[in-house]
Amino acid sequence: MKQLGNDAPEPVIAAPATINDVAQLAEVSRATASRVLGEYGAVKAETRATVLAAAAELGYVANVIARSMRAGTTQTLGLIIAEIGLSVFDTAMRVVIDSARAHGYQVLVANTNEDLEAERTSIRVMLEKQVDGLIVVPSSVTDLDFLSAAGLRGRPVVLLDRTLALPLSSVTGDNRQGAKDAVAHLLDRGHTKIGLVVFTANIQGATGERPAGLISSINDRVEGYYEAMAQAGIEVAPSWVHYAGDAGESARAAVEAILNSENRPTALLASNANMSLAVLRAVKARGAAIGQDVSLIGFDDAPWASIITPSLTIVNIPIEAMATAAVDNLIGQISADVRSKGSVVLPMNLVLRESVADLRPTSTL
Amino acid sequence: MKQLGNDAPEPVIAAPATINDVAQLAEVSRATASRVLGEYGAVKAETRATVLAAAAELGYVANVIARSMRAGTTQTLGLIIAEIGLSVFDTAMRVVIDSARAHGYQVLVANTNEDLEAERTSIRVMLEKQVDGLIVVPSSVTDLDFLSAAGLRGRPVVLLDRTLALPLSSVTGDNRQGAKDAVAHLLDRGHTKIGLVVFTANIQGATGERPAGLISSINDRVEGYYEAMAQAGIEVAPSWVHYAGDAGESARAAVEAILNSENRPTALLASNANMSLAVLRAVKARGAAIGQDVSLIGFDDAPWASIITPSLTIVNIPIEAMATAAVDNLIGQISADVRSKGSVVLPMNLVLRESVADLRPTSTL
DNA sequence: ACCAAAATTGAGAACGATCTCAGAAAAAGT
DNA sequence: ACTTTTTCTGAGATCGTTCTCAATTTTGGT
Repeated sequence: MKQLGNDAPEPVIAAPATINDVAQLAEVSRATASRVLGEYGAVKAETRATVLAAAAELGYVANVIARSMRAGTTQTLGLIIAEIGLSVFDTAMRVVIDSARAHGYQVLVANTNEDLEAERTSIRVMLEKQVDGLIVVPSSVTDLDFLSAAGLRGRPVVLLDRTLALPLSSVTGDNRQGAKDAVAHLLDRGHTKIGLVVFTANIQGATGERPAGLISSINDRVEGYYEAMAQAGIEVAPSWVHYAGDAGESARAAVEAILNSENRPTALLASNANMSLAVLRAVKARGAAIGQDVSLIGFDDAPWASIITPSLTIVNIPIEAMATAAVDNLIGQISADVRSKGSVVLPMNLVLRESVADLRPTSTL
Repeated sequence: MKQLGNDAPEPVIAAPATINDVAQLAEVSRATASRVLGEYGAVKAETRATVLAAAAELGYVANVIARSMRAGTTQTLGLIIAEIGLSVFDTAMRVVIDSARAHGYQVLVANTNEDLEAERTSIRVMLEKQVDGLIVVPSSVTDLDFLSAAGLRGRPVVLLDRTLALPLSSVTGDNRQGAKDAVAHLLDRGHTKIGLVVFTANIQGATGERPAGLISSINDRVEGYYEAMAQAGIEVAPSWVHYAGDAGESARAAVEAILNSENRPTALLASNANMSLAVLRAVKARGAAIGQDVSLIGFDDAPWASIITPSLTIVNIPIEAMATAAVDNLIGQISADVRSKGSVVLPMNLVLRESVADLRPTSTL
């Protein structure tokens, strides 16, 4: 298109133009070019035009890395997610990324798959990459060294969805209340034998007794369940509560175990979206029907929760608000330079749908 | 805990230690410290130990930004996703992030929400941030300037899921074949009146005639549908095909329009997971049943597709393999410095489940 | 004990921007 | 025309690394 005849084999990709190249072409000093390109200071209109033209001609793209080194800020946030693919975290990612962008930040994302070692190295790498702040969904409640003040080297952090025993900002949902509301609803509908299936990484499958080391969100849900049952004066049978270490076979086994127990619950509370899916799968596999043979309440309003039949009654996690708050808090810490460490706990609300059977004797209304 | 009595109000956070500080404390030159910390060159064991001790004492964390400036490489990949929250892309993100990490790269993620302007600026910012390469799910088929050779300034790029009319590497699924297989299956089951509901951003709702500017994946699916119908000798009624610009109201209206048309299709092909969800929602809303009143085949094996009742027959997008291939291709381009531009098209396979009714006359078997 | 070879170290220049400070040019005041 | 401002510009330091190159020390051979 440009030149016929001597068809050269694609022009060799020239080294990207630097501000020096622009300055040279515009016949001004580097400082002046920087003023124009960085839009600060005073530059004669004429000079500005020349520089801009030179930049355009060279296709100049600023090297933000170099700028960052001088400025000491990278306009980059680190986001450490425990499990990409889990509805609630996917939404969190979307909101964090979009919200950060609105504030002029980009987001470096890491996925730990609930693995502590992955989390450790991801945090280290992000610190090395000089992120201005970190949003972390911590995957473990132990080994907090790398999230301690020393480990963080003073960089602002906000924990999302899960808290730790550390003086760090955090934004979580009121998991305990959410679980209590769910149990209360089941009780209200006449259920008394209520099971609990918990999905939890890093923990060996345990039955009945509550294992130590649960991440805070799950731990609070479990506590809420027990608390609500206790308040209702119902003794929880050990066979009603099962823990699964993965969303596949282990989860299936846990659900099966509950459904096969002699004193079988009429309703189940699933600890997260993956566990809801596992229950759905197991129930479908044995040819039973949710809402009839067994009622179910899950956590997390995944996109499919409302369209399945029967639609799933869930405890909604206000993850969009949580993620937004996390970004706001983080950027507050960054810009105000104030350690505005605060813990925000947002309420969860029960969304009633069709997966809970009404066991009350027919009303005499 | 550390010191009772004079409880100082948290030690002031010292400026992070640089390699100079380490060198100074270890009483060696910056160069030697760098050799130890960077693990290259020859350093006396004794000196090494001293430096290491100094680094540990100061809690030294390398400034990778500075290293990047010198090295000209950031070990960072850019990932530009058209829509976080859509199952297929969430999986792509997970795989890209995990796979990049395995190769020693971090990933900067941007979400365009199918918006061209967002894509444009995201790419610019990532280029400025000196990513070593980009994986892009392009949101538009027009305005390719910023993905042209000039716009990219020679940085390697791999297009994922969708191609463009540009000489860039790409990894896609065989959408046309997938659509054809889906239609073929429906035909095989005795359906002849087959509808198509298309979810597509950036396009005004159009009926019947195929709008220009569809992204390649969707375009290929539409073409595959028409092609399969034509091969079967079936003329597609204009009222069978609808386009929706959003997953909410517009999608509902499109599905309604098809279901209310006089020559109502007995089966629907939904262009992506969001559209499947929209069909499910609309059908549920009108009290009809999938697999009975209307059959459905979707694209993308979202986590819920197999657990709903009836489970959804889908065209599986091999997104994990695609994302892996994209990362491999990109890193190949980066490290080999060879423009190994290649287009990979992976096959899609139909996963038969329960959402397609068998309309064939009872077999005489 | 002496010299060559090998091992170890440090000084200083990059990388690409920004920013301070002082000097030059232009504008304004007398 | 000659100061006095004001506006504009450039030289050079700086950010934290890495890396080249030369200088120095150590080792080894005789």
